[in-house]
Amino acid sequence: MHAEYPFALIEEKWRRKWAENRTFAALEKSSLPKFYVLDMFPYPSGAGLHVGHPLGYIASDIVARYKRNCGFNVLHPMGYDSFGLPAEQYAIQTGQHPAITTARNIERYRGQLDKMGFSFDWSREVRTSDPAYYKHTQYIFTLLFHHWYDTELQKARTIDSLVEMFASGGNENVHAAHHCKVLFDAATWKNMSEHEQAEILLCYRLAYLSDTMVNWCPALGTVLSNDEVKDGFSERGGHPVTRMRMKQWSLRITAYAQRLLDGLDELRWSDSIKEAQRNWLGRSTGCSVRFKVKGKEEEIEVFTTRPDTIFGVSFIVLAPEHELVSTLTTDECKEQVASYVAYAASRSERERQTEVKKITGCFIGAYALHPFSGKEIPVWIGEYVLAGYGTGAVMAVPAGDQRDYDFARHFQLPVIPVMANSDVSTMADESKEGTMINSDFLDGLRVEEAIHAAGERLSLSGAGGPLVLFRLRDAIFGRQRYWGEPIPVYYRDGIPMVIPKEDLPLTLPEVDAYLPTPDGEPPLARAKEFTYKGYPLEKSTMPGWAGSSWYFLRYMDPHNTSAPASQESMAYWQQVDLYMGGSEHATGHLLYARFWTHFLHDLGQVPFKEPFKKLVNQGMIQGTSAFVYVDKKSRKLISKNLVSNYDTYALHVDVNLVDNHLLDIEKFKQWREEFKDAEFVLEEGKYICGSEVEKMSKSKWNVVNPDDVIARYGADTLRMYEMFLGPLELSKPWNTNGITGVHGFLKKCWKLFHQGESFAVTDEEPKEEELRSLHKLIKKVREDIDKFSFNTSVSAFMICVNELSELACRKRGILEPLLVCLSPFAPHVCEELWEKLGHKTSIIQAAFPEFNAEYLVSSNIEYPVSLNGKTRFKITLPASMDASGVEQEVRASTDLQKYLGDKIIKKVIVVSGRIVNVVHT
RNA sequence: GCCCGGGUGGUGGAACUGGUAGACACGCAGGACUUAAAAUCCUGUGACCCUAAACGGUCGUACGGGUUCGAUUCCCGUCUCGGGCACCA
Repeated sequence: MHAEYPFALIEEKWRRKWAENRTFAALEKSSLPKFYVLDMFPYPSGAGLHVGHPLGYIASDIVARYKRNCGFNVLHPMGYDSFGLPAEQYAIQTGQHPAITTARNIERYRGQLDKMGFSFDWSREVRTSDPAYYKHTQYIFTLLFHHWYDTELQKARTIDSLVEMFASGGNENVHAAHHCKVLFDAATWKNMSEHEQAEILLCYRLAYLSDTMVNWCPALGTVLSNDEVKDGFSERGGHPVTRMRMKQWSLRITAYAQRLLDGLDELRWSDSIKEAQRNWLGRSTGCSVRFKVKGKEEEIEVFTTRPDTIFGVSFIVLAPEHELVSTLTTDECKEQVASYVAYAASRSERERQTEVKKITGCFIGAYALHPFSGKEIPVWIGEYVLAGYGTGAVMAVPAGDQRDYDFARHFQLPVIPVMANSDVSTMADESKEGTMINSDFLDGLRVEEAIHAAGERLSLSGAGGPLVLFRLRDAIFGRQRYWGEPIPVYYRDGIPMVIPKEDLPLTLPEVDAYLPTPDGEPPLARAKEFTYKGYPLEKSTMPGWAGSSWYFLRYMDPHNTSAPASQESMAYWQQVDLYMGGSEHATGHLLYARFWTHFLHDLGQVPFKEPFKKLVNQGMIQGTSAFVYVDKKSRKLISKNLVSNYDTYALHVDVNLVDNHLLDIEKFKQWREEFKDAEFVLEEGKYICGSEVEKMSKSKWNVVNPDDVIARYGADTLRMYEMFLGPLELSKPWNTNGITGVHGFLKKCWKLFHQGESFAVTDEEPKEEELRSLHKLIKKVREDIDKFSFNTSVSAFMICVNELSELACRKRGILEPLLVCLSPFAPHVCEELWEKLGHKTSIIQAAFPEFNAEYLVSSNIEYPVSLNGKTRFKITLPASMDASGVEQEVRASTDLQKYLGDKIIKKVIVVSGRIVNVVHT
């Protein structure tokens, strides 16, 4: 009769204790050093959590618990990103208010999270859809509206300061991030109507309303920002997206492009995420060049990264949407230009992307004049030039750019070589090596020099000059949806005004349906009385990323009613020390959150610029789908290894009916009515299923619910197993096969202390090798936590417990630090002892001075050994082990002996069976 | 096309700054306990050769080269998988 490891009882008991004692509440005021561990908060979907979701939460929880034990005041909160599309679409279908659906889903999530024993401080929970929360989201929007970006001071400033500058000197000498097309002086400014002034100011505000090309998704009935569109389809739902011109709210994130780029250097994020952000920001240095147009007032401005090739320009291409197209087109070309522009406009984003090789274009009849030679250059339009980047116009140098080259060859335009020794008979030479030819004052210069010289000359002549450009676009901020934060704007005589702080939040109105109105207005237009002081309110809501752009601040002071968070709380908690989440947010959430933080920092509202000091991306857990094979003729189910004898098709089967490829036939028959009387062809009396790794999803029947795993093995087993599965940052398939190994280990631990009915610990002094084994473990786990390499930690635990005798494990002296290290995974395995010691005390600190963790493991002497002046052995030689393994290892290292020549090996030092040092004459 | 990151037993995966490759776990095989099963415990387990067995040997970290006394690790080239960007001038 063995007592079994009663994980359900243990876990239930400790969950209750933690809740009652508020064990994991972060201290409001503390002299302890702080540590802020944050998980990306989830969107509470109706499907609940599957076994892949908690992977990151488990890892961050290990760090949180470890840091707490090391004497830090740890902030480890959780909340919900609760505005979003699925709840709204459910509302459209059922008429149920999204708030109700959301609340229900959150409850389900909470139940699942609680079972897993996370050490979250739930008193700080946030929900982005809570008016008490989105009041501040709206407030931050109004701040953006009230500020502009000074490119000289590299800082956001109030609109009032801008108005003053306009009133005293117009806008000519104002250095600002803006899209204002007109120049005016002080007098003109003062003579403008209020309406005109408001229009101008909108071009400077960091939150602005403008007529822009947007990504329109007809199926969702809303616009989307660039990061919400993947390959011409909406990221959520996968609906086609088209480009169209629309009046929309945008945020001027481009003003912060350089700072967002520079800020990356100080962040401890993975290279791939940093690289993705750099890519997205897309900085490129070059020159702007203004071409005069023959017989016209207008000038065409282009951007180029290769001003050195300016004498190779043989034509100019404008984007079909370019605003000068209509004014520059000559009468003879009008017809064909009009039809080409119409053609270009009809092309969907998708078509343009898939047919990038297709060369189209049209001559508009105008000629530009070369800024240096005065030569006439034909002006074309072509869809390969994008309206949204740079000035929407390029100077085409076929010899130096493949796209220009293809265009030139297609329309039989000249190719002018500008580099010595480069062959441009079949393709462009894009290399930057060589010297310039056919280039007047640039002749003979190397590319680097020529770029510099051309830039200088352009500046001198007033025809352009060096310029830095970013690929990043401003972020479209309005969504034509119901379930989001209302944009706190009202219109007075058509002038947009923001609602003052004291009147926020602007709460979501009740509507009769969650669909757009029949005349295409957003759902909020259905609200009966949606006005502010009698003025009409903005009908769009904010995008999903609004609420998540500042939630990490809210956790610091979640109940503050007057500000997002108090200055004191932010001064104490500072940046997030560890941020855990998926890499899919690389160019969305992670960029927007950085942008908002930089902005709030400019206003003095946040004491730091970068919100997330260290970022770790956990991998995805995929599903392992199971299949049964149905014989097409007999409808019998054929076991996997026999299918070659039959003509079968594969059918997804619920993975919960399968254990180690073995189908539970009885459960399978009950699974669906159609299989009630199914017949099987078995191998050795068993039905073996096939398997395949796929995304975890309901339709593939491969979803594993953590609740089921916990019911069967306990939360500790689930947590430890998820960590054991492989490196945290890698994607890997969920596979229940190995879980018994981890479960067995925990069972074994439990049994070490529970002999029958009694609980056993001894106070004997531990032996030296027991301590050594233990300290090896402590060192390993500490290093692993630094590296987020939890899978090897689990192995280390298993080894340690195997190395220790049963008695040794039960010695108190050994147990304490072991428990501390074990605590991240299974703090309650040895519950009585744990209870006795008190889980709130910092045992790791108490334990380490006494045992001196480093003492046995690394109080070694280091011998740097240099052989032949080249190869260097850096050796750690434990004083206590110097003589071990001398004889047998000399033979094993014959290569080394050969190398040493006539030198005589005096000793070979072996540590854990490995040659670490050679002592020779 | 460009930029990151990977390819190690039947499987998931270990291996510190170049120093016994395959830790740990799963699976599999054999054994113990049991009327039996489950649970638990023990032993073996990269491939191949030699052997009655042991000892021993050869080959092995995607592929081909290189540096080194010594390479999973460093360098060059190729193949391949995953991720990001993509007519960005």
